[in-house]
Amino acid sequence: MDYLKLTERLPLYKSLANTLEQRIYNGDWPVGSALPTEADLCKTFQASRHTLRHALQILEANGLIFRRQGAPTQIISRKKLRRFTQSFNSPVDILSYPRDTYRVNLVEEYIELDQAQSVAISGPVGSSWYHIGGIRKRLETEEIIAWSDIYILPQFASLTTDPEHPQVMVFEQIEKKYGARIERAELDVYVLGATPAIAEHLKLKSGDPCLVIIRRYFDDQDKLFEVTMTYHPEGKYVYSMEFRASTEV
Amino acid sequence: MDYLKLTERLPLYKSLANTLEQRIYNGDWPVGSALPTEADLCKTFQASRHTLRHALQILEANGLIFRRQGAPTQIISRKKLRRFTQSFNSPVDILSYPRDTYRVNLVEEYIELDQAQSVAISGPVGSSWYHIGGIRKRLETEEIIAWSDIYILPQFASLTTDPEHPQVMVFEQIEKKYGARIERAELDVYVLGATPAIAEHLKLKSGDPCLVIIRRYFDDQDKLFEVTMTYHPEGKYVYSMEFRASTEV
DNA sequence: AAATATAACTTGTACGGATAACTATCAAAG
DNA sequence: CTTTGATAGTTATCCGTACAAGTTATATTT
Repeated sequence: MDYLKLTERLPLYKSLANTLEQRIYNGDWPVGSALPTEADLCKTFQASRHTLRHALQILEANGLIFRRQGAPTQIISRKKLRRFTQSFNSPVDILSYPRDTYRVNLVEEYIELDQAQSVAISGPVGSSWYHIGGIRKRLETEEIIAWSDIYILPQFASLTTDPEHPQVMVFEQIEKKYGARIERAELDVYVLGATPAIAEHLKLKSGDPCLVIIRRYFDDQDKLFEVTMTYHPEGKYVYSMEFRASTEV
Repeated sequence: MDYLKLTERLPLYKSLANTLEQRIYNGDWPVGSALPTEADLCKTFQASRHTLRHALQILEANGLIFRRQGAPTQIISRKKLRRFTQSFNSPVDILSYPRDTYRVNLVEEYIELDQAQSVAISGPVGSSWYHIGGIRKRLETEEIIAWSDIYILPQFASLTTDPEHPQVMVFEQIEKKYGARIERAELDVYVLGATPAIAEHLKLKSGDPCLVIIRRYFDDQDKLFEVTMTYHPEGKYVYSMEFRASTEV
């Protein structure tokens, strides 16, 4: 026996989530106030606790409510927050470079930040870092793409001895060897004239415009553990990204 | 009486998720193959189906498995994919500008893409767009920050008559008035010399380097509906972003 | 051989109940 | 006044069952 699929009706938990979302949006439960207890909501909407919690989980994922064991559920937003995500393995990365490039280290040294470096790196003046300076080339054509300065905490300095070091991103090595995971990353992009030293390596004239990208990596204690600055000659490089609106959970 | 919290032990569903994750990582179930059925896993791990499914949900959110009603669950990745997210309302936006700026439209016209525009916008040659050209100023200082070209589908042209138009991002207006939501966005950043026309508006010399940002907005049918190109004079603008590793569900 | 119906199997939805863990509140003790 | 302890209320975890809905392989029919 075939049943007609009348409305392609939503599952109860989704329908419930929509209803609750709408009620929150309407302001039936204002932001900052508490949602009724799960038991009350079950009675109100004639749903099992299990189904109700499934709906609440959706609201939580959408950033509408905040749940804490033992405490009433709080309304924290009237509107779904929209997240744009970039997955880590996508062809164009936030954090890394195209895979068909490699790095040649030309400078390795311990430094203490002076005033100017402090601003760029956003670490305190006088703090100690291990500095790796070098150029990045394209694998096949040997074309020079960029000059890069990498600053890492001194305790990570030993990783440059790793034979596969030039092929792998430094933050990946730090994550692998020391277990520090990136929790947050900052990215600044701007145009700057090349310094004489950098101009020489990039075969430019001093002052020629460069696309400068600064990346700052923070661990789960929000401690800055790596900063990279890269200088791309005009026209040699396009920094591309793609974002997707994240689908609901 | 206080009990010592010996192991701060994980809930079963989390512990189960970790175990399964590890097994997948080890290759016990290779990528492309099917996970055992839920019933089997329940027996193997002595857990209720409910708990097991909670664990599977975590694996799914982490991009390790793919589930389809009726069909066996597939292993699609050996490693957790890490997502970096930027929430839509964060102070530094992927998609929009600082709020303390406004736009002054200087050009409004219907155009058909020529070869060069086609490449930049990545729309087909000859396709019709509505073009809004203008400068962006800082609210307080009246400082000119950028030249911007906005290309939108012709059917959206009427929104420029909206009185609050200059203060609001165009894509927000499109979303609000026409219901088209951004599902995907592309971002390209590079350095380019200013064209004579743009140089004049930005009070530069022709050829002076600019930070150029192209944004392409796609709707849920992956149809391109807005493209913006902005030219920032050297040193006037830093494009900043912040990403966070998304917490597991 | 190809198309169709059937059946077996698997995941999705929904219900119910029980206990654990956590929070907030209030009363009693210091 | 501050601290401690007990208690009630709330959410989190975990178990069980049943049926619906989708997929796949098999059997049947054309």
